[in-house]
Amino acid sequence: MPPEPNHHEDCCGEGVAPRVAEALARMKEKALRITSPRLTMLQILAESKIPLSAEQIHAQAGDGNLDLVTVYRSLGALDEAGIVQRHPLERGRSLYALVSQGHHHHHVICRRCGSIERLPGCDTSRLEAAARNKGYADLTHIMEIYGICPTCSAKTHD
Amino acid sequence: MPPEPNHHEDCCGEGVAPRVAEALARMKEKALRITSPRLTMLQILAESKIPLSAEQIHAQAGDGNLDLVTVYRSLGALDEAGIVQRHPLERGRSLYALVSQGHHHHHVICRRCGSIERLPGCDTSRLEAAARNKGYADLTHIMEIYGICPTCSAKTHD
DNA sequence: GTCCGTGCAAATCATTTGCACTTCT
DNA sequence: AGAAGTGCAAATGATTTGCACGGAC
Repeated sequence: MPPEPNHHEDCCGEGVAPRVAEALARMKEKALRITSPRLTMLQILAESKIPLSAEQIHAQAGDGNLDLVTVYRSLGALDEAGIVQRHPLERGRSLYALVSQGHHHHHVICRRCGSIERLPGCDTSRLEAAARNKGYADLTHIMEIYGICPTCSAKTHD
Repeated sequence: MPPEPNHHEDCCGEGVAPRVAEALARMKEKALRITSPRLTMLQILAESKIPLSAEQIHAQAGDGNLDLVTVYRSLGALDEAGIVQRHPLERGRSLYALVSQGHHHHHVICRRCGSIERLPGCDTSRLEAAARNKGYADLTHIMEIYGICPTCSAKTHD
């Protein structure tokens, strides 16, 4: 069974509406059009609070309301604009999450069940500074911590 | 043109032989069999010093010497054993690198040309500690910094 | 001798692309 | 009007799996 991240534990503690509003504002800045499929996606991403796969977004929109291809294309556009962040994981899958400025953080992902929890803060500034020193510009990063969650540890002993 | 990481700048400063030897020792510990395809792969990984894709390993082995599927399967086994580390990137591709214990570090990857450079050290201890506090065990992490390298910045202005 | 690893062919699966149509702005 | 976004069908491409054979221990 491929791990599917779908737990809804609280992960980030912010309102949904302001997160959507922030994303919309940044879309206008970047001259990205506000369309109904995109509004749906933003709403879903803002509600979820944890990274979601394109499939999950598509599913949560209710089948038939939103083409999977559109999800991918919009996520691509939003990713390029820095409005969502893509988290590539193993087996070619990716998760996507809204980027709330000033609330950057990372997650622990359970290797077995795929559950996700938020971790506070981010320690990459030193590494990013090093990269900048080497002349790299427009820096972003991905970072995921993997482990076995307490629930899974309890179930079976490896 | 899909970015292909293939620059051979020096990235880590260690001998090839000891790195292979270390990997072999750890394979014995884990009861993984030492075979000629695997020796070839270890040699290539140790020489390269920067993460490589399965395709690149296959190509460097010289076609016909090493089946691509074998490369994938061996990388999978070595990854599970913690002997190589898999770095998932965008577009479903992954790079693989030997894990030299005590020499853990990360890389900057150019989004445009795919070139890779080493960055010193790793700052994840605080985040891993936080994860451990939440009850997660057997922690690992992936982390990549992306940017536009100086060469690419010079070429075209976005 | 066993069991793990290999090679070949064929299958998956997430993601991407082509093209004609619709909708923001 | 005109460009950007959408939906559907079909293509891609990295990675995986089934199966019979060969080699490591």
